[in-house]
Amino acid sequence: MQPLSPRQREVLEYVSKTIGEQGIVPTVREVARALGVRSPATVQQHIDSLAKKGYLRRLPDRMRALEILDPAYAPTMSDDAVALPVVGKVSAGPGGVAEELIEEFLPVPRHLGWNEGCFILRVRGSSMIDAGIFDGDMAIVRHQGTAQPGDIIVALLGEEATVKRLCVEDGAPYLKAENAAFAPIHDVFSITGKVVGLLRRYETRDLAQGRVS
Amino acid sequence: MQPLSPRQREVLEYVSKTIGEQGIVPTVREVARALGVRSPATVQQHIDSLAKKGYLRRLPDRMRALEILDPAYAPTMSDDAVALPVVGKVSAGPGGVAEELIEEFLPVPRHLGWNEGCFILRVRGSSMIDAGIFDGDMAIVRHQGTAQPGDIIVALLGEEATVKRLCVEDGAPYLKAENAAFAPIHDVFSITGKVVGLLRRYETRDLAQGRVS
DNA sequence: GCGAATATCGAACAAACGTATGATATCAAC
DNA sequence: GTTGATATCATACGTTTGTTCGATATTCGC
Repeated sequence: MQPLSPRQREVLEYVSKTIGEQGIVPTVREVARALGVRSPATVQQHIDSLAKKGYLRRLPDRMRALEILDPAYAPTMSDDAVALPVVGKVSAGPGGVAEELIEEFLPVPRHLGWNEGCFILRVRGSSMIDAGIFDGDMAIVRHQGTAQPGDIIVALLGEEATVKRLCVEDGAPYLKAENAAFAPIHDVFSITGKVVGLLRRYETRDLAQGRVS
Repeated sequence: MQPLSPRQREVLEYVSKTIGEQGIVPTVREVARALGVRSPATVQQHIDSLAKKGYLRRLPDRMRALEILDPAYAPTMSDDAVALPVVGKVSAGPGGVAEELIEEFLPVPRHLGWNEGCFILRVRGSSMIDAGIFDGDMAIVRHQGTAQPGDIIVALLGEEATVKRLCVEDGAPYLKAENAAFAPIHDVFSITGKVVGLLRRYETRDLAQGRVS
């Protein structure tokens, strides 16, 4: 995806925000007013650029007819939902989660405390089964560098990210698995985020046989 | 909420569908064309009725400016999300879940198999902790009257709904809790639905003290 | 220094659109 | 049998809105 100029991003974000808050696509004049611009042609040109770069689509001969194509900017209906990126791996980069690793976006209820600062991590392994987190579950993680003892966190051990419970012994933090078969980890780690939610999907076999009513 | 005439419901559903699919509010003429009506005034009058009954709101002097107020008809952004009702209790009514018991609507990803035929049930008790379902979790339930042995289901025992695993012994179905402290239930029951997903929220205390980096 | 991309302006046109008017027909309730 | 809600029509007005045109200024790489 081609990069956006700051002004183009402002336009795209305003369009997305308006759709999310009001459910209505803004007109070029509304965008112009919001950005402190006096000519509709200015916004028109920005929208042209955004369309050429593939961020949105224009449905011709119709008013308020813009469709945002980039899922990263796709608005959520009302204030109820946020689209959170599902990452397969968490990178050690300083700015947080690398965008290239994003597999898809999933909408989740925002007012459960799950907002733009969160991402979804697919949990691998059974080290947390006693905490009710199974292999394949999707953890909703708030991105933060610190946490409190007792929190379930995403910790970065070298290159690898794991979900564990944060504990403290004699002032020294360590990671505890919620599974008797796993030993506590006293290695050096850094905190990527805190687990604030969980999404689980039960397999949907659709066999008609052996049904019980 | 005042009842809708069939035609009024058609208008409301078309508006909702268009917003969900295209992200754009339809014009009165578009609605008219879709319903096979030749005058914009006809649709205009239906929208007036819908607004008077409180199902939607009109933002004056703006085009394509309708806002759907009734959450039952509120569209979901794109095909990604469905708003599922959260029910506190499951009633024994024949038609399914009674609407008066709906507490709120939560958006969930549709392409995980969670669609309009599902609802969300707040799980009470710890009878399923070994299956990773804790007290306070929200089970996503597909409404269906039958299930397969091994499925986790919502069963109706008299007036009360419980989440248990469906088992069969010598051709006779019974309910099994996933917790050693609970005994199997051999009473008569009916199946309300199958648990196809889980939503959990971890408490979000925001104490600055005792933080570990 | 010179295109190319970015960013802006004011003015103007045609199409799309919300809204109003006035009229007709059906159906249920009182 | 009249009243009210529902459902429809055709036409028309005024405004909102997308879009185009011509023009200017800035920044950046070459």
